[in-house]
Amino acid sequence: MKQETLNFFDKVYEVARLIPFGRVTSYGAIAKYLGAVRSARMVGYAMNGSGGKDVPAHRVVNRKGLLTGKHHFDGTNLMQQLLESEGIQVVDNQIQNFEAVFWDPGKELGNDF
DNA sequence: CCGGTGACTTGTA
DNA sequence: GTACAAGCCACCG
Repeated sequence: MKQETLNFFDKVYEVARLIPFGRVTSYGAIAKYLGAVRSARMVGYAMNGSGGKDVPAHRVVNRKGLLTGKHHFDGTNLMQQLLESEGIQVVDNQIQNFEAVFWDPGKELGNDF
């Protein structure tokens, strides 16, 4: 059985869905949780297919807390608006107090804890 | 089939 | 502290 790639994408969607309200995470954190820290790019690419799903891609940003993926959203400030709607302060595509809103699946979920 | 690209991260200088 | 390079793997033409 191949379909490992679909599994990877599916995993990314599941973790993204597990992100609590008012929290954000990074691609690397998800990748690490999946055991593919080197494939953080694929996580972002997976988000590309998150369209039409219940995956809050706006809660996923890069390690700098920068909304690198906002360009892939329909609007120009849609991603920022969504984050601000959750109580997250965003200025110039940069999440403020990023450490406070950061959510690490490998730590919070503690899959291998 | 092959080359280029990309919503990233880490390490070295 | 910033800047550049390498690694990763799926999708597109």
